[in-house]
Amino acid sequence: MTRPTSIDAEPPIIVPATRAALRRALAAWYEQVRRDLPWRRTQDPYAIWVSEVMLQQTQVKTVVPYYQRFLECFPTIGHLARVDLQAVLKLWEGLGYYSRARNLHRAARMVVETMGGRVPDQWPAFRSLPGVGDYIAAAVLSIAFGRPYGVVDGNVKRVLARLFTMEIPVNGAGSHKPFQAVADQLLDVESPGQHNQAVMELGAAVCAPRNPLCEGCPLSRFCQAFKAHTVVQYPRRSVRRAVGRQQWAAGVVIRNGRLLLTQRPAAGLLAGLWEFPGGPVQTGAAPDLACNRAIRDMVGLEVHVEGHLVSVRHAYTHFKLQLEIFLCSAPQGRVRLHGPAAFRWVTLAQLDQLPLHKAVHKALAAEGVSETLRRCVVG
DNA sequence: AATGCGGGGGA
DNA sequence: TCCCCAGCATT
Repeated sequence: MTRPTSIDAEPPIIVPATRAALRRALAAWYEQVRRDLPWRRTQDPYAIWVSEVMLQQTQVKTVVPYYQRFLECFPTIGHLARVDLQAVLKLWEGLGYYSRARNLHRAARMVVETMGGRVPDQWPAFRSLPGVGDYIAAAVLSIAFGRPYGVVDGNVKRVLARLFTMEIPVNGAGSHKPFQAVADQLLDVESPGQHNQAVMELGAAVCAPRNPLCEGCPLSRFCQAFKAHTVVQYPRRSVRRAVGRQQWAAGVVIRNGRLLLTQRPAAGLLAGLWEFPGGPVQTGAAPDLACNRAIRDMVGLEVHVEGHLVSVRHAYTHFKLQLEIFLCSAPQGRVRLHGPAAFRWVTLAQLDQLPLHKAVHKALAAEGVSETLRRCVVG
C-alpha cells in the first residue's frame, strides 16, 4: 500500500483505499477517547485561536488553567485588543515563550482595527497575522471554520514518521514539506477539524515518543514501523549540540523599604518581564563582585553587597542558568538605566503585580527568602 | 537553513 | 539528566 520513504524529502504515496480505511479507523477511535478539553467545548474562532497559541510547544495539562483565566479576563477579541500589553503578560506569566502573548495581542488589535473585529476565515488573511504560522493557521481554520488544511506539529510528525517509516529527521531543515504533503494527503476533508485533532490526540495518548501503546493503537495495522518492530526508532532525529551553562549574579537592592526592579527590553529573552538587576559572572570570577559591577553598569548605582540571599538553578532550552542573588544596599545615588527598559522601586506587596520570570519566582519561593526580605524592608 | 525563544512533565 | 511538547520569527 505504501513504498518505504527514502532518506530524501520524497513523501510516500498512500493509495486511496488505504487512506479511507485509515481515516475511518482514526475517526472511530477518536470519537471514543477524545478528552473533554475546554477549547473543545466552543466554536468561537477567537477562543480556539487562543488555545492553539498557548498549546504551542506547551503541554495540554499546563495550558488548561492559563486558558481558562485568559478567557475569563479577555472573553472576546475586543477585550484583548483594549487592554495593554502588561496586562496580557501578567496572565501569561510562567507560561513561557512570551512573544506569543505579544504577537497575539498585536494580532487582536489588527483584527479589530483592520478586519472589522472578526477573526478572518481565509488562509491569506489569517496566516498574515503576527504569531500565526502554518500550524496555527491550519488548526484554527480547520477546527473553527471546517477548512481543509492538514496540521503538522510534533505529534503529527511522529505519527506520520512511524506510519510510513519516513526517514527524514524531524528536527532538520526541510522536514516540514514532506510531512505537510503527507498530512494533506491523509486529511479527511469531510471533517478536517476532527481529523486534525484526532491525529494529534493519537500522538499524545497512544503514539508516544518513548513508550508507544501499539497494542491499543487503532492504526497499528497500517503502520510500517509497527510491522518492522522499529516504532521507537521513529521519528528520526539529527544530533543536536550540547547545552551550555551560565552563571549570573543579581542584587536585591533595598532603599526606604522598597526593592529595585528592572524591566527587560521589549525584544529577546524574557522580553518585557521584570527582575532584580544583575549580569553574567565570568567563569572563575567572584559572584558578589560581578553583582556589584552589573548593577553599576545597568542601573548606575554603587551598591554595597550585604550578603548572599539565595541561589537558583533554572534550565532554558539552550543553556542552564545558575543565578546567585545578593542582598544589597544603596543609600544614595539615583538610577540611570543602561540596558533595561524601565525600573521601579516596589514594596513587597507590589511585587506580585508585575510579570516576573520563573527564576525570580523560584528565588522568592526559596526557603527563608521572603522572611529575610520582610526583615530587611522593615529594618 | 539555522537559531533564539520558557517552562514543565515524564522516564 | 535528558527528551519532548497542538511552533513562530528572524537572520
